[in-house]
Amino acid sequence: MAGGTQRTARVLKGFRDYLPEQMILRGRIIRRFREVFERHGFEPLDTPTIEYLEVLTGKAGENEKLMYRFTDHGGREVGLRYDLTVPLARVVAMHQNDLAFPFKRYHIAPVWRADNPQRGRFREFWQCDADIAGSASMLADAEVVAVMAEALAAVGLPEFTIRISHRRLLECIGLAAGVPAERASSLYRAVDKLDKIGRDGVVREMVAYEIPEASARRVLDLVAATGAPESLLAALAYELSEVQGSEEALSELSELFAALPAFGVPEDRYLLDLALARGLDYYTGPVFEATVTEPKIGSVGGAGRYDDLVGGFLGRPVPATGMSLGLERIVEVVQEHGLLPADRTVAQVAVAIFPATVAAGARLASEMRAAGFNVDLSLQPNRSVGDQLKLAGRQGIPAAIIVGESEIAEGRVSLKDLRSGDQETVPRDKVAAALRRLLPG
RNA sequence: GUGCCUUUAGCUCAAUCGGCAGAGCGCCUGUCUGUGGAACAGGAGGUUGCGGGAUCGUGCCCCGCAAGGCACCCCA
Repeated sequence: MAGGTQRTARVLKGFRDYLPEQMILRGRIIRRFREVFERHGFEPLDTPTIEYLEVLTGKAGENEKLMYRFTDHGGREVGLRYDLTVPLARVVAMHQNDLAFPFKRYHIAPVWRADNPQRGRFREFWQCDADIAGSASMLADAEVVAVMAEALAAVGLPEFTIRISHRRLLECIGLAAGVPAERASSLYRAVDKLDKIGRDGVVREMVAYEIPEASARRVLDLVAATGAPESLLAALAYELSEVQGSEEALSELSELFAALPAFGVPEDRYLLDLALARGLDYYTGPVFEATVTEPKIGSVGGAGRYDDLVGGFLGRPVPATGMSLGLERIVEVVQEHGLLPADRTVAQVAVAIFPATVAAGARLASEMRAAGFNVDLSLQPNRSVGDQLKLAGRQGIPAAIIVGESEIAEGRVSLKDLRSGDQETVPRDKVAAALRRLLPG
């Protein structure tokens, strides 16, 4: 240190550095998600990380307390985006004349929440969203579910379930059971914990929110039923026949479930689960959540229809639906099960050189790069070849080329497989072909 | 924002009742000026998370802070 007080190197709670091995894995996952999104015709989008606070607030409900907010240098009240859905609504409202509707976009980017960290939960984390704005059709919701299932399958998740519910249907169930409409959000929150705290726990929680116990039990009877979606919905149609709006919610779900098979979503990947409510206040219709059981990190993705969000900016309603995958949680699952290769380096071949072969080695490295390989040319010709190979092996580089004087003299180089230790000498003009044989993929 | 647990070498951990901070692995050097991983020999590496207090004396006791984890809240 050149004078002065030494600073402490540290990062904020819930924020992390991503070292190369981590970045390589994250990049692989993101690439696969992007491929699925684009295969479905979703267009890329990015937005500022900071927005006017007014843009961000008002629709996240209680979650606003987790929002990073501050006053910028110009005295503006601003916040770090809390999700990618609200910025999308803002974009749709601002750029409606530049977009063709239904507008399908994907957005892979970091968001910030001042939550308490634990496994798979950070203050800065990445969401991978795919949304459709400008379509009220259940076909849009079906495609969102299909994209979600395909994306999770694309990174090899062995077991996941997409639970499907409906916000307004849940509200109707509440009304039928005698839960006042203004208690709806308490109802959502309590019911959502069914699998966690059990029936009695949910009843206790609802009673605590001034919902009559009899109503609470009635809600649970209707919500906890399991079985084929068609028969469950039919049963509910009977129970809710008096409740205004239930017919529409029920028919939306029927349409959705009817469409899913045609969209190629495997039957064992989704189920109707009316106990699913989801916390975000802006959902207005079908809601989805993807969960895994190992490791125990709960949901890896959430989704739903939010028909009023764009209207909050535009004054006229624009229906929209979409889904969001949590990159960090999916990374946890991928690592836990070893679903994708965990390479420590992007380099495919190391070039070891001697003081007398620096130029020849550099030239060969250039040629190999032009041939499409990721090449790590040694910068230490004075170190022994042993050291150079050792370093390459430790970095996890699978192959090495040794450019020595004797080989060069006869127009050859040595090619070594650093994993097996096998080595051969190959003519200079055959190196690329030999490398291609050696390297995986 | 709340409660509980944890924090000792790069990593995993040990250290009796409060009494000289250690091991394994890893790392570096050498055996070895052109072939890594092995073996052998040697070596470096510590403000015991940070700050304060009590004590003749603390890694160990007390207080505060920070970070990580678990649970709550909420959520990806």
